[in-house]
Amino acid sequence: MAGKTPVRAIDVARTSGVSRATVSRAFTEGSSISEAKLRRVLEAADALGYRPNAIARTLTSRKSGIVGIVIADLVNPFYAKVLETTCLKLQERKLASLLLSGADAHNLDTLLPQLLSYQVDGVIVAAATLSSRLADRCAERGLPVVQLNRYSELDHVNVVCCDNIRGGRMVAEHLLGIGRQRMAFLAGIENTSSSRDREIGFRSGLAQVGLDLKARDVGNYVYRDALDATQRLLSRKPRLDALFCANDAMAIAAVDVARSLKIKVPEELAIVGFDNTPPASSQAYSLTSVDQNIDQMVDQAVAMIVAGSPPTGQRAQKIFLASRLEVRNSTSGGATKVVRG
Amino acid sequence: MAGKTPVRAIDVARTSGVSRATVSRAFTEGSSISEAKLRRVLEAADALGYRPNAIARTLTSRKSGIVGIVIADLVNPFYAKVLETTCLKLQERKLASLLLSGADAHNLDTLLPQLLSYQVDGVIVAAATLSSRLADRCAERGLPVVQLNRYSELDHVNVVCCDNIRGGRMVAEHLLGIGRQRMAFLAGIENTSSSRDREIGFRSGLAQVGLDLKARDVGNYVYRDALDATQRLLSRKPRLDALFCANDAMAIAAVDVARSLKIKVPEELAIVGFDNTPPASSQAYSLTSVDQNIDQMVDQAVAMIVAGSPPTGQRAQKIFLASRLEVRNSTSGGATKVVRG
DNA sequence: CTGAAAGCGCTTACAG
DNA sequence: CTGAAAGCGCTTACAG
Repeated sequence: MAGKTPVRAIDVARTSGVSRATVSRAFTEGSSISEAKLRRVLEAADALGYRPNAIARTLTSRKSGIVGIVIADLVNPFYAKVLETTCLKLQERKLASLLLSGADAHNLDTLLPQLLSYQVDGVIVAAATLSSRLADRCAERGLPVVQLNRYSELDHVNVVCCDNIRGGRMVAEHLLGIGRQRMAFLAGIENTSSSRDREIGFRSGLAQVGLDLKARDVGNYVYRDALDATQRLLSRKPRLDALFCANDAMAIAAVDVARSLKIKVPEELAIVGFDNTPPASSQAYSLTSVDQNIDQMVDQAVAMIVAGSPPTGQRAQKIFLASRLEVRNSTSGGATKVVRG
Repeated sequence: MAGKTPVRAIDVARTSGVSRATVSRAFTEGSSISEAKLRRVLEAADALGYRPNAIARTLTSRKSGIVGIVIADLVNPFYAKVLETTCLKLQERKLASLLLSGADAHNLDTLLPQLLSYQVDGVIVAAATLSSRLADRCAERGLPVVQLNRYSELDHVNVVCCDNIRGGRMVAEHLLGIGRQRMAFLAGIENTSSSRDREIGFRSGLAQVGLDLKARDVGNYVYRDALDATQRLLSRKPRLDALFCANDAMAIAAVDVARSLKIKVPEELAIVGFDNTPPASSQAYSLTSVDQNIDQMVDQAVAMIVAGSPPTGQRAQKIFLASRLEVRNSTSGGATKVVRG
């Protein structure tokens, strides 16, 4: 219960015989303070176990050092990795991560204001899509916002995104290269820019050689829905010979369905996923998949947050990163090779 | 850049013709305020777009509404799920989650104080182990701490843990039940209570029928190390007929190695994992695994945080939860069945 | 470089 | 139920 009265700046000031202002300076990077006093203050602080109260500091300095992270689905290993990387890179810069999970368009309206009430210095939104009203609210406050892995038209929303169109086209070219002709696309959640652009790129790749998609279905980015969708796709006659799924979870479902139908992968059906998550590299699936380079994505996002909100009237940055096709057994019988795009 | 001056309580007070104190009361659950004023304040607040500044509130009320979550490894789907569940359950109670990722014993000493400087109301530590010095620091402040999925002897650290000994014993009984005799254990990280207790339970289950472990090795809870360890274990003569791995990632490695050695699973080698993560239920692995009931674990942990630190001199709670064996094809050729323990 | 003073935006006894 | 006042622990112009 208790809770001893914590040590405050004034205590350190008294012990080291300086003013509170000087104690504050000792804990502020790059503020003017003499070597001697700095040392004295730090010693006293250490002896007393003093750490500046970040909350009080926030109130006066108007910088919380907290970045809000909004993430839709942590069960997807891609987003788990994104979160871990983001959190780590923020920690490196001594920034803290306030997490909002399970965010969909619906509840974000009530959840985000709570996040903002903690005076976050910026918001990184992965997977969920910010409404324009919410984005405006952030812009009004001069709060930098970056949308990760979802494109947004909104003027003051920064975007870091994989070039999904190019990624889709790369997949088409790879499948054409191994002689496939009758191809289908398994969409993620309709109306997400990621699924849409992957499809656009895929189709355009096929169009280059005069081919069209033979079929398409929707798996909502999740295993269960993809199971049903693949079942439908694979029962078509004549048989498909390649299937591009908008993420790995769905591609894994596709492999499972193919196996249960005794369709040989890759001989009779080539399967490609997206995100190159750990399950894709597992021996039992060995899935060809498009890799997004999470590290680079997050680096950009963090840099945008640190850079702050763009000056009024100026448009936020939209960055598209190249992806890489990791070729595995689900499209090629043999050894692993990599195609850069 | 800009950032309009945000609306403060005083603005709402003026607009609605009341004092700042009354505005504050309007936003404080269960404080005495008349219906009429409540309505008037809320209307004005809505019109002006006012939200109380949680940082300022923290400074005066000494409750931040923030819970610190320390997690070692988000790439492990078990912990990703733990984090998501925790965050969601905290949100339900209007509590925020401040995340510390990639925490090991080493860097926790520097990272946790940063977390504490944000005046968190409690700390949930998953997977990493708190040093006794750190735990004391929290106790001094009257800060409730709960250690998830790792046992801790420390007096003022709450614990929510799966009954790993019982879990290990359950696995032994299951394997004995399907006629296995030559069994090995693949440990996680040595010196973690989880790996140690799973092994103790497993051994004690075998001991009940006079059997002993034929071999053991260490996989550090990760796929790569488990690959090598399993390779060693499976090259032994006479052959093992069952392998219990302290988590799923290692069990999956074991399946991969067995397959590459053309050892039939489960006919020649039964394999059991722990945590019942999504990959375990995938068709290609169909792994028998011990399920920990994350929901229940997190419920308990959150309840402990909300209850606050135990009165001085009193020992914190240590809760052990029952687990459940999910039987799949890696130990039984046929259909899925469940054993409660 | 250093200190005294004001102030960040709220809540909380204290009176009434 | 309501308001005036003090104060939470810090930082930041302002002088010196």
